Amino acid sequence: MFEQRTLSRRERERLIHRQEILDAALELFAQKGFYNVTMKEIAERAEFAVGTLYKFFQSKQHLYKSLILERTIHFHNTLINVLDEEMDDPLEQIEKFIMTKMGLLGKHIAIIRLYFTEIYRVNPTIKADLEAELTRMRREFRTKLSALMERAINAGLIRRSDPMHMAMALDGLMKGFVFGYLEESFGKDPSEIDYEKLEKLFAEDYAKTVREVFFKGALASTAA
Amino acid sequence: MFEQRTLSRRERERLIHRQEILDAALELFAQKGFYNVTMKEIAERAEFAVGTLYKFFQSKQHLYKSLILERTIHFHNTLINVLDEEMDDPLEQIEKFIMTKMGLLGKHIAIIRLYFTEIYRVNPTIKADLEAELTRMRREFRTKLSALMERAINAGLIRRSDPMHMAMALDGLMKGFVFGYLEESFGKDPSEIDYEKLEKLFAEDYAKTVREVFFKGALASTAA
Amino acid sequence: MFEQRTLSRRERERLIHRQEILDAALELFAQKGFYNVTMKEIAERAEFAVGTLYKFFQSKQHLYKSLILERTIHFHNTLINVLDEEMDDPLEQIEKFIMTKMGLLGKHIAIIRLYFTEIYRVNPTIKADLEAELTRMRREFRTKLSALMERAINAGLIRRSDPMHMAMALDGLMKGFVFGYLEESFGKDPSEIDYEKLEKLFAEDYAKTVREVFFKGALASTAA
Amino acid sequence: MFEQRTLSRRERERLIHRQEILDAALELFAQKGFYNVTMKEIAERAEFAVGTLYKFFQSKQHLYKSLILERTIHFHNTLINVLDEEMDDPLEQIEKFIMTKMGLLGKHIAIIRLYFTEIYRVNPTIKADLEAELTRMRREFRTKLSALMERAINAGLIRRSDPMHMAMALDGLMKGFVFGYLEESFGKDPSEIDYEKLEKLFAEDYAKTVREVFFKGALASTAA
DNA sequence: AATGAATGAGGGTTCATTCAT
DNA sequence: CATGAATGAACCCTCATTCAT
Repeated sequence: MFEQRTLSRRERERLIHRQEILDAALELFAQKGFYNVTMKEIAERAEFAVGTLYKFFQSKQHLYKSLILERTIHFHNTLINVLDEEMDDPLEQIEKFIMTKMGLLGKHIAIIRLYFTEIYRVNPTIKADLEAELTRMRREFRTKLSALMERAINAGLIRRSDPMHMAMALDGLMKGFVFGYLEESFGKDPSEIDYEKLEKLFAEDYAKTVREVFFKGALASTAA
Repeated sequence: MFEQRTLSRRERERLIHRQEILDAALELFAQKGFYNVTMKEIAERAEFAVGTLYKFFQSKQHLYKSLILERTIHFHNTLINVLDEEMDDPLEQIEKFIMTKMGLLGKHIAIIRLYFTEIYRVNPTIKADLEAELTRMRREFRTKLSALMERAINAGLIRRSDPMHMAMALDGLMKGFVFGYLEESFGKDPSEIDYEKLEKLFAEDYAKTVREVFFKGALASTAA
Repeated sequence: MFEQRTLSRRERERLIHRQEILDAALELFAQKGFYNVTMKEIAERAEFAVGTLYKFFQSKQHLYKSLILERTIHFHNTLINVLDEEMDDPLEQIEKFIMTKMGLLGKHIAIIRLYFTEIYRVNPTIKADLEAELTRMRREFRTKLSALMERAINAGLIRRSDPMHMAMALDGLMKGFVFGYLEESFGKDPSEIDYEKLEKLFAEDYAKTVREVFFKGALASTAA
Repeated sequence: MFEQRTLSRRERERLIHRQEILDAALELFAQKGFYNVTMKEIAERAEFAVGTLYKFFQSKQHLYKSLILERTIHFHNTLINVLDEEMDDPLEQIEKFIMTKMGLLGKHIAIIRLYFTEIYRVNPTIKADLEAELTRMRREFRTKLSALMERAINAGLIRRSDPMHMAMALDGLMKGFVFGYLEESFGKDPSEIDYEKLEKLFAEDYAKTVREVFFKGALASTAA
């Protein structure tokens, strides 16, 4: 009966190995980009032979797809959980959303950079698959963030405005910090990046600015 | 200015051919990414032979570097011109800056996407070269936008705050719309994109939201 | 003969398993050729794991060698038995030989095709082994068929001629039908071949033509 | 006007190079089989770089297809020319056909062996293409040889019989000698084969036996 | 004996770059 | 300058074989 829940040793090991490969791939892809990483390199970092990679993933592109998808889903679910919470105060929920997302962004810069380095001319089936899934997630996200804005507007907490535009503005503001950071980091040696500091930067400094600008705007008069 | 006259026909033609190659390369790179475009393809679209490309650019990477750099410089100069103008009203200048940048973003999505699809493991010399130049421009830009913010703060037009943070917030807000758009466009066939509509979208709708949110913020109370 | 009794259950099972592997291999090799069949495929069809195949055969090439050899020996022995029979009428014996061989050919097209799709660059030892054995059999076969022809010639039943040439002609005539058939079947999906019909075709129609042409020739005058 | 007939130097060189590649490939394939020859080997023997091979042929399989097809067409056309001649004496024409085919067989053993070493699991489009062409040729050949037999039968020169069976018997008899030879040659080192002697063997000895057996049959009585 | 995950050498193919014309 | 055929290093992927369980 409960064997269904309990994976066999074999199966458990397989999953661990799969994760090890994905972890190695993420590090390398994020550092050097999809086309500058060889399967051999991934294998070496994951401490397997090339052939083993192909036991887990049909091709380099499938590996990439799995990587993007699995990490994105985690990211997505965390945010959707916040948006799905039933909180009485929409502003508080928006704040929580900001804090959560900024925390994630600072922690997962690697996968975000990867996410924006699409592989065109990818096997069409893979691309379609990946896109379908991502589109579904983006739509859900947009809808729910927009709904939260609408709740805030209807509660008179946020200015009358198109809730979707507000959602885009808030999300764009946060994304903007990520790309500002990525731009800055182009020149840096990836091994020199202080990930702890980075996380803190996003979770504290950047998050604070996002909240202030988003809520209060920049004008002095509005602060009055 | 007047150097144009001193160019011989030969030299003028050379420059035109160079531009044709860069234009062809930009279209292809933006559509398919650096690694999915071959020198042969670029040559064909530019209506030259492969060998000819190498008369103008040492390597594919040098071509890419020139492309990024020249387009970025144009982009950069346009914005710097706005920031360098001596206007009496800082808010008006910020507004002009927003309108100008949003106009540029909508018009040059291709090169922006390319700019963020870096080529790592690029020949180190090239990378260093490119980075040095880009860093110089970014620094200049940040400094000048920050200075504008400071002028606005000192004039009591914008809330007391770190001018650099304000600069990052404004710029991030605009960048955020670009990446929101890019994310949306992943699934689309590049040939189906309506560039006129896109330009208008950025110059009008998105620009409006940027201005509203940046200046007034989202809170209902602040609008009072 | 009686060794069969002395085999332990273990040993008997081993032999059965070995046969199952060889059967699976023959089907696959005949269908797709040596280089298009993987050990994994053979293992799956034989319902064993890959590792098990290596308990029975040192390598893929050894497996192939065993397959060719064992099947060829069966084929060979059947024909030799006919040639070794002590029959009074050489013509009758030739007829029996034709019928037997045509029956075998129609029944074992698969192994024949395989036999002609040699693996060159095979491990030299294997090749030498296989060749030595095959050469021995071919020599025995040729000698005995030739002897039969000689008996027929000496009995005045067959035209004075080189017995070896007559042997080659008869055997060639039969082989010719096989390759005529193989040529025809290239375009066909192997799963669509009607093996029963094929067997009948060889045993009846083709065999009849072989007998007529071999014995009587084509000329009208000779039939008179 | 006549430029159409006159190939440019470039084009002429291209054709020569193409032929050199096909020649190198034939030698190697015939010696070692499709799967035991690497593109690198072919390139080396043809004195080109691997990349160059791909300028002429899309893939190894396309190269193989071109090889088979072009050589087969030559072979085919030579025979069809004989069958299409308008000769008064059908028997004379059959004799000429035998001599021509035996001459070709002895001269082109390599391509024949290759022709029977099909590549299954070949790209389906290639296979279909190749098969369609081969089937068309086989059909034409069979029809024309059969028609010749019919003419001979109607002229009372050959026994009343199914012309198609007679055609198959004659062709099979000749093919049989080829496979008899191939079987014999398995064990030999390909470099040791005396091609001149081989050609003579087919054109003289074997051809003589074919004619005798096919026309007169083996029976002593028929020779009377 | 049986299993099947792991190995890694080897082959097909691509494409940036060169160079003779 | 312009051309494009030729080059060959490098990469993705396959699959025969091994070995710990």
